[in-house]
Order: sequence, then structure tokens, then C-alpha cells
Amino acid sequence: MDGDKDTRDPGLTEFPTEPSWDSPYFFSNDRDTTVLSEFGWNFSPDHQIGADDRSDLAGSSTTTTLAEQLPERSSNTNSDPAPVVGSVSSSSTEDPPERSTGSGSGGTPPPETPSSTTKVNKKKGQKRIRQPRFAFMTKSEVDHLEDGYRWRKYGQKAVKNSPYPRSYYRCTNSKCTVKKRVERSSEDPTTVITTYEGQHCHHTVAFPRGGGGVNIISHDQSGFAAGSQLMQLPPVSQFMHYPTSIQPRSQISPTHNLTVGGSQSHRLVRAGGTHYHHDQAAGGSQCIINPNHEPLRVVPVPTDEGLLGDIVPPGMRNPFDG
DNA sequence: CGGTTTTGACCTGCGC
DNA sequence: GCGCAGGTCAAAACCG
Repeated sequence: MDGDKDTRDPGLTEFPTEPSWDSPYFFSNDRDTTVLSEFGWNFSPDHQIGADDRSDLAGSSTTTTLAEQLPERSSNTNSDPAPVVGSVSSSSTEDPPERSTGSGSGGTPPPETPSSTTKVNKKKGQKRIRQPRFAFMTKSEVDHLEDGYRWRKYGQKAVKNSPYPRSYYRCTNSKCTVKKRVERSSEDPTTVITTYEGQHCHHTVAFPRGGGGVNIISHDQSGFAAGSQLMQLPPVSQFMHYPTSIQPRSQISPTHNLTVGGSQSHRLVRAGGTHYHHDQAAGGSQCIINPNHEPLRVVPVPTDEGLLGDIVPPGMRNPFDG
């Protein structure tokens, strides 16, 4: 225990402060947001930002994306100190549908049944399968950043070697198993590390039309489908759009330090209070993306388009927007 | 009143 | 096998 696992730190500290276009790190879309990804996606250079874009971003951008090929369940080897922030190693298994009970028993199961019962839930030899995760760091004074989805906090834990606790959130959509962890970097308290796990199976919450709503993504676009390599685009609207829309959950701090580009971003607007309009089309389509087909390029875009403008085909954007 | 947050307990995986 | 740290549960508290 001492030299113990700096699991997370390594990963984080190693992220280039500047985009490494030749490395798995890519996606530089904002100044203060570093995007890290744990997806098993196979982003190829072709999907990275174009040379032109690079020059545009390279300069001031501190945004970095890490796309890491996640072997099914790496993370346990030291060499793979949780590729991302998460550090998580044994996170959810979850076969999406049901709460994995993962800890299945987690909480306060009947003391009477030793653990057998609980264990039963989680088949023994069954190894947990990690859901694709995606993390990014954002300079912000608020921990929980708005992303268009509704989250319910289900836990908080103190993180070793960090004075800041880690919060666990779960998408409030009962059919959605996406989770997200939020923690503040111990090295840089101004940086919030958000890790998403899983893919939303629904649209983002639609915000008041007045605010222009959210860039809800509809992803059935056949053009985005790709045979067997279908990749569910997790938080597309999240990680791509976040930067421009992040908002504190409970209150928008005037000093909110998101630099996101300053001028963009007014698509996500709080519906007031802590509630949001739920106009989302329940059971919406799934977010599917095929890296091999659709060049993923992230470049600074005008306010109107937001980051999605370059990622999501117009036809795939918020169906409620128009 | 319904939904969310808080918080302590419990479970699991992993390293030693 | 043990201990640690991470992750999850669920009851209670809180809030709009």
C-alpha cells in the first residue's frame, strides 16, 4: 500500500496536454475539455481531425481525446491502470438490461443468506464485461456537468489519494444502463473527470424549446450503420457536445470555468429547478456509429452547429430541434 | 408526493 | 488468504 496503485494518475497524467494526432489521442474540440475514451472503437487516423483542423486546434486546445482499444477486460494488469480516469477495473458488467446486481447484493441484502444468494445472481465464473467507457476531463468548478441526460446519483466514494470524492450516477431512464462517474482531479482540482460507461438507448432529454433544446441525436441513420462492426455511439451527444453545453446541475455558477469556446453553446438549457422536460422520445433509436464509415472529425464549429455539426450529419440531429 | 441526494453497509475484484 | 479500494445498494433525508 503505498506505492500502491496510482492506477488513475498514470493514465491521466500521461494524457498529452496537446493533441497527439498520431497517437490514439485525438479529438480536440475544446479548450478545456480533455476527452478520453475507453471504447474499443477503432478509430483510425482517417477519423481524426484533419490536418487543417489540427492546425486550428493545436494551438490553444487542451482538449484531448484518448481512444483506447480496450481489450475486453483489461484493466487488471498494472500496465493498464485503467486507461482512463476511471481506474475502474471491475466496474459494471452489466448486461445492459438489468442491474447487474452486480454487486448484486450490494447493499443490504438479508444477512441470513450468507452470500450465496447474492452470488447466485452473479454467476460465478462469469466475468464481468466492461461496458465501453468514455471519459473526459473538463475544467470546471462544478462537479456535475449537464449533458442533456438526467442522472441520479447512487453513490459517492472517497477516492484513494485524492481529497475529492467520486460520485456515481446512473441514467434515470429505467431502460438505460448508462452510468457515469464524476470526480475531481486530485492533481488539478479545477479539472473534473467524467467517465461514462455504456450507451444511452434513448435520446437526451429535451430541454425547453425556448432554449433551443438539445442536440438530440437520432442515430438510426443507415448511413451510420455498419454491418457487424456497429458501434453504438455512446455519448455522442455527450462527449462531443458536452463541452459546448456543460452546465452545472444545480446551479450555474457564474464563475463556471468552462471555456468551451465561449461563443457556442446554448443548446442545453436547464429547464429550471432540478427537473428537466422529458420530451424525449422514449425508446428512441440507438446511437449507432461506424467509425469506419463516417469520418469522425471534430473541429471548432460555429455556435450554431456545435461540435456535432461536424460529427453528426444534419439529418441525425435533434429531431426535436426543428 | 414523487423524485433525487445522502450515506453507511456490503460485495467484488485485485494485488500482495 | 487477507486487506484494500472501488462500486453498488437501499433506507432515510431532503427538496421542489
